Amino acid sequence: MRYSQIFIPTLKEAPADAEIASHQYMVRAGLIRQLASGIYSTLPLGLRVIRKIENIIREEMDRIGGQEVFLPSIQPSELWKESGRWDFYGKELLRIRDRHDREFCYGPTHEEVITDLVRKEVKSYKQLPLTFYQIQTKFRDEVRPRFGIMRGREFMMKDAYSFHPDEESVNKTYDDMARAYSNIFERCGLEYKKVEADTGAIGGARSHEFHVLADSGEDEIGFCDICDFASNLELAQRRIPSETGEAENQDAKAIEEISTPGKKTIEEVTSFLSITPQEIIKTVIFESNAGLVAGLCRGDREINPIKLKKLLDCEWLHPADQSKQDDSIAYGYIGPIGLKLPMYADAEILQMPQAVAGANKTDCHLTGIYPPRDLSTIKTGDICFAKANDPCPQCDKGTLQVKRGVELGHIFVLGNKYSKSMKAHFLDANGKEQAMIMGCYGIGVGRTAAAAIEQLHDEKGICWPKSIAPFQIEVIPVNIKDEATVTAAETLYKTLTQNGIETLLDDRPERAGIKFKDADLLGLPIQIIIGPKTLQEGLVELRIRKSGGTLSIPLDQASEKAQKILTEL
RNA sequence: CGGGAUGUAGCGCAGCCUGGUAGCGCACUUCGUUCGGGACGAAGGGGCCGGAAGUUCAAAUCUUCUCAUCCCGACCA
Repeated sequence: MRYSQIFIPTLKEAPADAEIASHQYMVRAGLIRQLASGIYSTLPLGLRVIRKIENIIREEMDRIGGQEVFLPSIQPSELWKESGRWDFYGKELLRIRDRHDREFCYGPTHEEVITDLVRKEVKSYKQLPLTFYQIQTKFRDEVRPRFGIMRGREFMMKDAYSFHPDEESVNKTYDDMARAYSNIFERCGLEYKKVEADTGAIGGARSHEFHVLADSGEDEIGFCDICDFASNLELAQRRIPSETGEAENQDAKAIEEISTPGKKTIEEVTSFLSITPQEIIKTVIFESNAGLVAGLCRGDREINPIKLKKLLDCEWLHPADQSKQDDSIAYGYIGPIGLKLPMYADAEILQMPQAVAGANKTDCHLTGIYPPRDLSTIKTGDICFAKANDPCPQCDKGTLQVKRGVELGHIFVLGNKYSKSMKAHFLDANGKEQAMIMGCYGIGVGRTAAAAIEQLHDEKGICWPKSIAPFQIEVIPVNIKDEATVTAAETLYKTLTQNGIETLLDDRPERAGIKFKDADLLGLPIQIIIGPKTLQEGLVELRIRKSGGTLSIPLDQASEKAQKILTEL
């Protein structure tokens, strides 16, 4: 492709509303342009990257027996009412009406549509299992779109759905899918992590996310520095302290009330009493469908509502709104002794040899609490977030590292949630009617491109991995007024193109500096620079974008050499 | 949905406090010189200052409302 024939509007300066590197470079390198909040146009160069990723995904999906389909993005409300999600999904679901005033939505996901398709066509176990996938635009009316294409409202997604007669079958496809995902991200040249994930409201049995580690990521990933344990921090298990026994304290003192006027926060109390947060029991009030409850943990910990909810086994739970609660709760001075609420404690507190806690009385705290003695009746469990340097919950030796990650893929075993509510039934070998078992699997395609930039860039621009680079090689004639330069560049361009190398020839009548800056910004893996000076000696310059390394090679070997280096990249 | 900020030429910004009819850099057009890391000179083109209402002789500037965009948080199959 000639630069003069492809629209690549590069920008010298980053737009003011782009915060993170990938967003800035996607705009600056002319890959995308914004239309509205969270809605972007993809330009020719950007589309080439998207297509590359799509094709890798297609190959890997096809390899595990996935069949590509293309489902409607506009979906009738009836299906969503049937699955129960018309009400449940909330404002994220963009609802629209047609001229007959019939309700539709713009699909944020396609469980309903695919389940409807399969239930109509599949009646027998002999037709199962089935795996369908599609690559298509989704719309989710996010409250707060951000980071450009990273978290858009309209976005390109590969979604796949599988249907099975039994657990064994779904688990096999799930494992295949997990391997396919690893292959995909590997082939995209990304450093990724497969992590345990929350099944969320979907409530399936198994779920993993695929994350690319990047500081701008929105999730926190905890992983062991020794074994292969990796988990989204929102659910990462901890090594439960109670397993290692309760704290012993022969000299346990009696509980004593002390005056702590105005000292409400952990910070204020620790500095006032000259103690550490590890010596404080923090008490947090939550509101749930079972009423108000209190969660207890060590002062340096944060309670994880998801874990607490599981321990309570309740429907919903969230931190109580302090402003609207009654005066019987002394906020800032809450503690487990004498609190008239159901209490749940993190098991770690039983390891505290002595503790300070609120006295449930304004301006007072209690000291000398010995949890194994004073709080033994409280139900305990793992209700806190794991954090960096916690012992690994899987192996004996490792400690937890925490890094931020961008979620590129998510796979679920769905079970029969949709097949049941939407009556996707089949007859098994015994002639018995059963609900199909389902799995669903997603990859954010545009987000993968953004994450690649996030992971592979420098101060000059993008450094594409060759597999998803819009072109592999950029040929740069330094001065197009020099006939020999142009001839050499044209010849090399033709040779490379004929050999199937996607090559961009910068044939613009621009000065060398501009071409170099743009080339670095676009980030094609290899640049071949042709100029009059070196050409006199029959040489051209080959530059590897990522390392910045250059080497002089004879013009007549340039094509061959470049192809060789490309395969080694 | 709560908090914060910003809307002035394609992009980045100044002007606003202290009202007097819009400016800088880059980009763009033409000509000349230059030509291996975002050249130089000269001459140009482009903006109802996000929108509406109000105050005023006069509004980019003051007031009110509204819309949009971004950031932080809550939320997130």
